[in-house]
Amino acid sequence: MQKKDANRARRPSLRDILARRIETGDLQPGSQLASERELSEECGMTRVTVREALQQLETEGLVYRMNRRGWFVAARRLDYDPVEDAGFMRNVSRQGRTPKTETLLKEKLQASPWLASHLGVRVGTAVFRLQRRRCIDERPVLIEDIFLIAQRYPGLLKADLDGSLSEVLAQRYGVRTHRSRIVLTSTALLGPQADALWVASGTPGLLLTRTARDSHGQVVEFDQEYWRHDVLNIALTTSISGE
Amino acid sequence: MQKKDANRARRPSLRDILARRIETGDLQPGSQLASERELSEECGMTRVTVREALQQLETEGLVYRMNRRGWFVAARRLDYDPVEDAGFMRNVSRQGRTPKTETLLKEKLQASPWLASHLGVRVGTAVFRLQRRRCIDERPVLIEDIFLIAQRYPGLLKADLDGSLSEVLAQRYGVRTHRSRIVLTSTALLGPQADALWVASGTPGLLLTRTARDSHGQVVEFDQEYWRHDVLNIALTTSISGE
DNA sequence: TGAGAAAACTGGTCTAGTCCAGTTAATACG
DNA sequence: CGTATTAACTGGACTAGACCAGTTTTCTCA
Repeated sequence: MQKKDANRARRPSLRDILARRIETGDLQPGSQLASERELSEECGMTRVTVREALQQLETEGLVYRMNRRGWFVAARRLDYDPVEDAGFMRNVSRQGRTPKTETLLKEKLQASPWLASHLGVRVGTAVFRLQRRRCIDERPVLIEDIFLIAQRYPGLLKADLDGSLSEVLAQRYGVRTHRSRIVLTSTALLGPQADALWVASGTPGLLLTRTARDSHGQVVEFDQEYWRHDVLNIALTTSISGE
Repeated sequence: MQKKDANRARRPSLRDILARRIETGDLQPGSQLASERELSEECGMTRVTVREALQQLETEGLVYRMNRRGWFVAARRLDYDPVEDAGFMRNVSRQGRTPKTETLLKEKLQASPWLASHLGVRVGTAVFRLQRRRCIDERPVLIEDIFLIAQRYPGLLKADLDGSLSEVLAQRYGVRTHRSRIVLTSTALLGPQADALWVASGTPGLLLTRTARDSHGQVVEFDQEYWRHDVLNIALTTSISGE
């Protein structure tokens, strides 16, 4: 460990070393980094110091962790336009990536006060809940938690729910989204959502909440999407007409 | 430190204790938490453990740090609609908060290849750069880095630039935004932006990049907004017409 | 009473471990 | 050869410091 010299030259931090290796392509997207213990030895630093560097790179979105499995170089971010909302499978595919969907849960429950207020129904109303995990290139990146008013969609839980839900709603029930309210929050992934994404509780995430309404103003669905934060850019085109 | 009992009951984590106190209003938004050393003593934990709990709360957006000044309870998140784009001052005020703007920098420079490509001009073209810090309730929350083609706005740097830039552009130069491309990225605040926000490099942030064009498709301005990530929800209303 | 210096305070960064808990790979056995 | 068990590996979480660097408060002195 060299002392600071008169020119304030410093040994590059581990953050900088790894960032450089990612930038130059020495470390490829999706590849696993050496383990914390290996980096610790190679760099002559303690594991705590290595972890701090990795966690900073995680916050920056350059690397991601998988709980007890290792650290990985993040891939190029996907563009996601919540206004256009092309659907996960299509959006991922057309950006040259491989999407996959698994339905984790489908159940019928009774609306809590919180859920009732989001769906515009009475507390206790029957509600379907779907939970899906979305993967890009085999990496779990998104948990969707979808709530639908059961009365509107009889037999829904028997349908194939791995594909496009909006298509099922349109074709089986003639229900189409006309207007949506979307709220995006930068937060941490916790509890069941973190577990379902194979990450430690507290990993950085993005929560996207959507309330979709039909042309009569009735709620079509209420969704919460829990994204790993390094995976995407939210990309919008806005147009101001006459205002 | 009690052992786990047969029912897996656990002493609540510091994260949970602090989150509960925030939730119940025991810790008020904007108030400073006890120092790391105090919490360490009170809870009988090391500072490393306290820091981890605080950093998780930071990722969740419940608390925020100021470099070498302490940890604070985050206020309720602001709703920010990048489509509507009401302007910082107005948007903050109408949500019952106190905005402030400081111009940090105004200069004329020559477009680098990167900047040239974002402004749709040749490398080396004269460009104005403005940098402003925005505060909510005296807390620095946003650094705006704004680039404008100098030739379009003669004398701009002499104008009052603490107020609404779009108004200055409209009234002095007859330039109005017609369409914008917006890209939002969850990342870390680094270097000069972190410093200008009084936070340590690596603090969680949101980068919002905007390319605004007039009705002829010419670039009106190119901005980068560096936000503290706990401050806002991005809130949008979308409308699907006929598609 | 105001300015400058010193002290106390705050977070930032690092060392050196230990133990826990889930995952993956290797080994043993039927 | 497949299944179950064991070992190795991985990150997660914690202890106990030390030292650095910027901020704020207190003290001193003119």
